[in-house]
Amino acid sequence: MKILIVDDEEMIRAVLREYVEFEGNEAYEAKDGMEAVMLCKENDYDLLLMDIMMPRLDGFSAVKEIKKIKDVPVIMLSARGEEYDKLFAFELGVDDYVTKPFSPKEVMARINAVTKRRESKVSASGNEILKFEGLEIDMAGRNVYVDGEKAELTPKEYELLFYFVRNKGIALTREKLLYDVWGFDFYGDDRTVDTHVKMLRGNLKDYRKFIVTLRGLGYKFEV
Amino acid sequence: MKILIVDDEEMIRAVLREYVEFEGNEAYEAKDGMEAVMLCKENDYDLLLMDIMMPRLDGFSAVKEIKKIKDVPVIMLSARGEEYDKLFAFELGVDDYVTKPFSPKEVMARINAVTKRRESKVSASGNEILKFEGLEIDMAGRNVYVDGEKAELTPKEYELLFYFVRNKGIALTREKLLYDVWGFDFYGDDRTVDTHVKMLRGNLKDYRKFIVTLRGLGYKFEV
DNA sequence: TTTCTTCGTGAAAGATTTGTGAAATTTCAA
DNA sequence: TTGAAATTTCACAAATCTTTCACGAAGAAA
Repeated sequence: MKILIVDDEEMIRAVLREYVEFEGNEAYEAKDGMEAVMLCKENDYDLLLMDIMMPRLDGFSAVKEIKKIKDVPVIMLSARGEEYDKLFAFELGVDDYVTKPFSPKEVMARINAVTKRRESKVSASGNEILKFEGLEIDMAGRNVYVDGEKAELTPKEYELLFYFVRNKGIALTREKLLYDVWGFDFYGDDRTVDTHVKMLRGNLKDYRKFIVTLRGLGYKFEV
Repeated sequence: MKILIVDDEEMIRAVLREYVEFEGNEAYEAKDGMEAVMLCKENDYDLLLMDIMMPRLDGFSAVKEIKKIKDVPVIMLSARGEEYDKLFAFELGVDDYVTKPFSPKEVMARINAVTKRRESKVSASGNEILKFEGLEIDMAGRNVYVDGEKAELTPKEYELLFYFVRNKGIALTREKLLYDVWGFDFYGDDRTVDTHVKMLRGNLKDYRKFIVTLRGLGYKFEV
């Protein structure tokens, strides 16, 4: 991940760079908004860490300029008490704020949150596409792609997968799956779930790994 | 919440103690950085209110020492006009600043903000994580981490651990454990519990200490 | 100290649970 | 009605977990 740090104080940049690089990202620096805009014209960054008060061109104006050319996630850095127009920022597409003085952990948490959120893609028809490595899921369009190739799932397999994804990271018992995916009026065997999981896994190829068996309990979807 | 107040002026400590206790927290005091470091080695606090200028060992150096051993939230207290290196503080992981003279409201607001921020840790998938030192438990996702590493538990071990945690601090007889974790229809040996506790302890590594044997009674989970 | 009880632990038998292929059944549209 | 596709059930092997048991250690009581 390429991250551009924009702040007029050299020490702040240095510290941020340290944390950014510690997490395995590439850090780039700009001294003010003007420099940031120019760098963004030339290069693609995955995230901007942008101070608000800076000489030459302030953070908001810089973001406004940059957003005209590219859509890039932004986290604003603001000094405590510094007044800013939240609504304006929202319209600009600012993803988050961090107030100085900030703790390293906090900044890194925000960065991770923003970049994760941005991993989402949009389909040709405008539906949101959830992406988990090479597994792309377009719930509204009822499409699933495995390494770019469309996976042909049966109705139950779609529903099961979508339910898993909606409940990502949560342990699901067979009973809960049957109740929520099959319906309250299903009176069949528990193990029906297993068979569908088996078939779904088969269709997900390498990404079968996301459906984790929880012995004695059921399954969960976990990235 | 246990809060350690570190300041060389007795009056300041007294005032802070009053605020802290008013909100239902436990207040502890240290006269200088040296004392704070020693106290932190012995005890666990949920928050430090740390003055910067103090005899023997200043606030920053104290925080630096303490952070080597434990990760604890810190709010620095600085006299107005007192110069300090914000960046150094940032790297130390200081959570916030309060400038003297402070208003009660302000201090309490900061304390609440910091503790709230620290309180609820969430997993990558957004589940709440309970943390007991280096033992992290994500019940919804059925994940347990020991010093950051995932512990692979068997079904009964998960259930037993989760039951212990839900009944933290409560003495549990083998009978109660069998009834609630194994089920009312279990008619086996009492000592089955012992074997599972043994295996669970083995998986919890250093944190086996949380599962305390109550001779003649049973077990309890205690931090 | 000696005796008695309780607890920790390793090992092994016994019991469950899951993955899977295949057969049986149901659904749905032509 | 027919037939293909989808769903469900079933059975078996493999993997994994649970329970019991026996012995020694640690504590409590005499």
